[in-house]
Amino acid sequence: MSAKPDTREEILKTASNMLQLRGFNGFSYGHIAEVLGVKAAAVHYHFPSKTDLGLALIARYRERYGRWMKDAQGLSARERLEGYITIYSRFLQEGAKACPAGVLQAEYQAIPEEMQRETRRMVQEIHRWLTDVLEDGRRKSEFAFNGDGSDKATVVMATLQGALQGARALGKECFQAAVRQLKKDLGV
Amino acid sequence: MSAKPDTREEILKTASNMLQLRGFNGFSYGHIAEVLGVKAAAVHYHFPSKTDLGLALIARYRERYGRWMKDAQGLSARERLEGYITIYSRFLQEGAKACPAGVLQAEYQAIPEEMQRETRRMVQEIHRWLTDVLEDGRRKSEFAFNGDGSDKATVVMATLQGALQGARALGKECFQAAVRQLKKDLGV
DNA sequence: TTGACCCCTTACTGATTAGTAAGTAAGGTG
DNA sequence: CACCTTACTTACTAATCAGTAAGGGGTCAA
Repeated sequence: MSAKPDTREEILKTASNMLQLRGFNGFSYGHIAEVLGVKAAAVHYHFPSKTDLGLALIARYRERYGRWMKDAQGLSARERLEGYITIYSRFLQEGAKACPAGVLQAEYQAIPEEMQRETRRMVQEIHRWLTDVLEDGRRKSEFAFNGDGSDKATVVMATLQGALQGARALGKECFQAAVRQLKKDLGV
Repeated sequence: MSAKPDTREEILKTASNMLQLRGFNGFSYGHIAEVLGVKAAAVHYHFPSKTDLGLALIARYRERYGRWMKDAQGLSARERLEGYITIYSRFLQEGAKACPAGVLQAEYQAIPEEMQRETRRMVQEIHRWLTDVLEDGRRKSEFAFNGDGSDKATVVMATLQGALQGARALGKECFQAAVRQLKKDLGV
C-alpha cells in the first residue's frame, strides 16, 4: 500500500492507543509528538484542534467497524458474533486496551459536544448491528435466549465493554471468563 | 448528625460526583473549589495532592460498599443482588453517573499507581462478595445459571458497569434493559 | 490575655496545556 | 528558473494545572 510514512496516519494510530489506554483527557499533543519524534505543532498541522483529532478518531473507528460489518455480511450469526468478540479480545492482547466506545462513554461529560454526538452514533450503530445478529441467530436456532434482542444486545455490548475495563483490575482472565459466561447464556 | 459544614466531606462529595461524571482527569481542584465557593488552596489544605484526594475517594467508596455489605448480610441472595443493582440504578438517577470502579478502570493507565492498586482492591472485594452471593443463591435455588460463580460475577459486574456507561449513548432505558436481561439469565 | 490550633486566603511557582504565527526546507509544476 | 504547496520547525501566547508558602481571623483552653 502507501509507502510514504504518512504522519497523519501515525498520529491517529498513536492517539488511538492513548485513547484506549489513558482516556481522551489522559494524553496531550505533546505526548503524541514525543512518540512520533516530531513537535506538537506538527500534530496541530494535521489536526488543528483536539476536537478535530477526537472526531477523526471516532470516524476512523466507525469506518473500521462499518467495513468489518460489511465483510461479515455473508457469515452466520454465530460467526458474526464470534468475530465481534474477537475484535475485543484483540484489544486486550494489544496491551489491555479498553473499548474506544467504553472509554468515551466513561468520560462522556468531559469530552466536546461534537464528540459526544459522534460517540452516540457509533454506539447506536453497533447496537443496531448486534441486535440484528442476535435476533437473526435466534430465528435460525444458532442462539437461545429469552427476552428482547435489543436488550440482549445491550447486555452483550455492556459485558464486553465492562470486562475489558475489568481486566485492568481483575486480570486478563476476567475477559475470557465473561466471554465464556456470555456464550453459555446464549446457548452456544 | 454533624451540624458543622465540614468542608472536607463537601469536597469528597463534589469530587465523587465529578469523578463519576467526568473521570479523574476531567476535573481539577479549581472546579471543586468553584462549586463549594472556596479557593483551590482550601482543597489542598484538606487533600495536599490530587493523589491523596483520589485515594480518599476510593477509600470512601470501599467503606460504603463494606458497610452496605455488612448490613445486607442477613438478607437472601436474591435480596442482596437486588440491593447491589439498586446501588447502580441510583447512580443513574443521580444524573447519569457512571460506576466509580468503571471510570477508574477506563482511565487506569492515566491514574497514579497507588490509585491503581486501591482500585484493584475495591474491584476484587466487590467481585468476591458477588461471587459468594451468586453461588449461595444457586445452592439455595434462588438463581439458576450454568458455569462458574466467579465467571457469572464477572459478567454481572461488567454488565452493570458497561450499561451505566452505555446509558450515556443509548439512553437510560439501556440500563433497565440490561438489568431485565441479566435477571432473565439468572432465572429470576 | 496569651497562645496555639484550625481553616481558610492571598499570592505565588513552575509545568503543562491547547492553540497560533511566522518562517523554512524539500519537492513538484508551469 | 520562478513559484507553489506540503510538512514541518521555532517561538510564542494565554489559560490552566498541581502544588507551596506565608499570613490572618476565629475559637478555645489554660
